[in-house]
Amino acid sequence: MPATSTRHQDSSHHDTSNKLFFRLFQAVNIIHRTGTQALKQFDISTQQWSVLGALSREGCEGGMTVNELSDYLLVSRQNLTGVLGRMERGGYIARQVNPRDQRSRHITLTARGGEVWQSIQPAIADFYEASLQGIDEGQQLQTIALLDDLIGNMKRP
Amino acid sequence: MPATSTRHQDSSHHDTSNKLFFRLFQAVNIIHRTGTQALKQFDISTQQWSVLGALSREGCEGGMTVNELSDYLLVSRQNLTGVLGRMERGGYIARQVNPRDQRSRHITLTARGGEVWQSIQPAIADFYEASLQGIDEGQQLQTIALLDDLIGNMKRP
DNA sequence: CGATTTATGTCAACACCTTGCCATATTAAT
DNA sequence: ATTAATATGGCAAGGTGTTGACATAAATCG
Repeated sequence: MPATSTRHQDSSHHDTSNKLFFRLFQAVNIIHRTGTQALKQFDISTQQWSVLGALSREGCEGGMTVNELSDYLLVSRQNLTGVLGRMERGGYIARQVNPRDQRSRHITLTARGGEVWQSIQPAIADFYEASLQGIDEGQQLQTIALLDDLIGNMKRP
Repeated sequence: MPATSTRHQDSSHHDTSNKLFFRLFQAVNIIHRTGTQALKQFDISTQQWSVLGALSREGCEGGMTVNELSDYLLVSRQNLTGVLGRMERGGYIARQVNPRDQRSRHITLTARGGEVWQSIQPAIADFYEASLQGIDEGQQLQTIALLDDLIGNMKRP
């Protein structure tokens, strides 16, 4: 029976965790930059791409509320107010008041929004291929599993 | 010999890549929020934490230039102008003009900055432990390897 | 039914991040 | 040595993210 405490990780494990979070930090900075460049010709940002993707999913034809988008994308409602405003101005989405509940708004993809989503797919595929070359699907699945666990841990109170 | 093209990934692999980037997107949003809360009592942000960490490394006692920080953190010089200005106002770092090159500034940790870095360590350890519970070190190392490759792919022109 | 509580979305203020542009300083070229 | 090219850091504008405060609408409670 080891005498080491189970309360705290040992220091080498702490270094690993530290490196993991730092790599996540670096990766997101460079993904944001590179992804925005890849989408620049379509006049949308990576965040707007994520909203288009959310609204283009099966079963979302009827639209989503701001709260649902907030839960799905893990950003605040207040942040979505700005993003959705810009996307509305760009003609990608529409905001419709729910007749059953005057508070909530249904966010739906416009025809133009759907067309843009389709037209960016080749650029997205090229982006994935370029950034993930040399990384096999198994590694990607393991990282997805880790991120799922990480997100689950952070979501609980 | 398979007849499939090697130019493009198959569609199931595309789904995996898509999920990977979306999980990264979600994870960073929630890490930013949760991490900022964990550091709120010390009046620093996750970004300022990353700058403190960079300047606290072995061999950085003499300080780093803005360009070196930019290369290390993978954010733009212009972004650092703002972050470093706030950290200077807070007394965490100092900007000193390099006498050998009047253009460049040496960014160094102040005594207060070093103390803050030490004092946040327990909160950081708790944060790591809470967010990574149930995730073993091997998984973390695999994710670090993937992120290293991803960053390498994106850094090349 | 009226009063309180909860839910939804927005506005405001601030930090962070990018790109484009610029002033200054150093280096390279002629 | 003067001119041109390059390097360094900062300023400005705009999108993205957070929290706090708020108006309105719906649900709950007395």
